[in-house]
Amino acid sequence: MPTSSPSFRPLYLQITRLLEKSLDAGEWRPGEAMPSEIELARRYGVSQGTVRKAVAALAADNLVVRRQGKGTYVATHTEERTSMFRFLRIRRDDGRDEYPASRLLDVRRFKATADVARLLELKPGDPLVILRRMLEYSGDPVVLDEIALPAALFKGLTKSRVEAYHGSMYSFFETQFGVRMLKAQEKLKAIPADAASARILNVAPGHPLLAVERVTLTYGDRPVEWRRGLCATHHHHYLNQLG
Amino acid sequence: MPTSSPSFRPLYLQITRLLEKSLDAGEWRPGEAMPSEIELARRYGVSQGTVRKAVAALAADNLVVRRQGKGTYVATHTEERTSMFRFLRIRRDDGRDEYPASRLLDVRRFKATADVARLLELKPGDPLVILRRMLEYSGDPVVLDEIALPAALFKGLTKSRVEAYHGSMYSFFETQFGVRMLKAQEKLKAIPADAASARILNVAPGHPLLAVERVTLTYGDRPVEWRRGLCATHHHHYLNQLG
DNA sequence: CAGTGGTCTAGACCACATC
DNA sequence: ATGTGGTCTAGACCACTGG
Repeated sequence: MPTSSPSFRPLYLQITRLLEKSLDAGEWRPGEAMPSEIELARRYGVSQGTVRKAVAALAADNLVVRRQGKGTYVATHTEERTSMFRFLRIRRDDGRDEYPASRLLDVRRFKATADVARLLELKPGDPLVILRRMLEYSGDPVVLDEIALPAALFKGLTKSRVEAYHGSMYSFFETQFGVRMLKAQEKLKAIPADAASARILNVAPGHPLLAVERVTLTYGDRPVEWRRGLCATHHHHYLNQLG
Repeated sequence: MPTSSPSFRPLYLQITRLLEKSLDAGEWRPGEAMPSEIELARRYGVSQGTVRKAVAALAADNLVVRRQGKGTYVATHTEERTSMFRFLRIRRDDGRDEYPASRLLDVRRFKATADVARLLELKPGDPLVILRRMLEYSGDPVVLDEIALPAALFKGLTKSRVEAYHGSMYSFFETQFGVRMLKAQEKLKAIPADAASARILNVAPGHPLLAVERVTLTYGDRPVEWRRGLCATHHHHYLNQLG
């Protein structure tokens, strides 16, 4: 029975929140099946229909994937063939789907500047791990990424460990450090290439680049990654769907 | 009762499709209320719960807005205070919400080139109406838009008629021509400013601009607008939410 | 007050996957 | 055959809006 006001919150959303807490706590790991609807209904003492609405809300947020006949699975970055491009918006102009190769340039440690600290909800000076990497399409350099992570969440992240891993960056974070990237906010600008970036991206200094700044969130909207990509948009573009 | 296979389609989705057809045909106009769930249930001979799922699907696609206690309303671009920024992604860097002023430069007629014709599913040479306009934030020119429309759908569109209208462009299209913009696909690049655009946007020639190319769709995913915006991103950016 | 959409339940049945 | 999620129904009740 739902809590009768004030500030009414339906029962199914209360259960959504409980399930989200369990996901955050790691009660079921990414890729694993959650308990069936009937079992969850017993656990929370509600009808199967109410559990269904609760789980549907999780599925709508991509926290969970439902498979008819099989069960409900915790979403993962590891095997997502369908939504492989959910966090990768750069496409070829000719429309062909190409998944870029990632080449790691370096991994270093820094102290957070004031602005990055604010975006990651850290204190200025808190330790960061900074990765720099290239994304190459058909062997050509297209994106230069700088990725800042709170060192506290990514203990033991080294260059060789990244290079030993085969799969996407977010799959790496998820399996190796238990940090799940759920959503992100991006801000785009057009800026002139500085000398160093120009050299790496093989363009003239001052040439227009697409700058993509991203803050990535995990459960509870906690920010866990700051990223800036510089993209040479000669033969590629940033694709966005407005619903 | 749902059609029993093959290629199974649930009853509520069949009804969603019927409602969508009615919306397309203009059975209820934007801003108007649709019939109540109970009435729709009678009309289609299904339960209220099934109608509810059908309408929920429309609401998820932003075709319709549900208001508890009042009814279900056909979505409109005219009064959307909440989702005013659904099709306008340019924001101020300082985070303040500002709705830009629109200044119309000219309205002209052209014949469609091969590429625009393909994007708008027209034949090359079909007549187009082309609007050019500026978006100004706090009096400063920020975006230079070029908007191409199939002349067949926008008969009688003139400069003075646009200028006489108060409201957004899509509100204008909706109320004056019955063309409803529902979703869009955008491609972004960073390009150097050409001489003419540079002058209008008050930047140096060659300065990086954010180029935003948009194809906008109406019911049935029919393309009805092609648009290219050039954005000076000194104090503004393109904001995107990755779900 | 009556009418709307929103929640919750219980039960029947369907589609799909696996054994 | 069994278990999963997905659909559909019918009915009761709740929250909100407006006259």
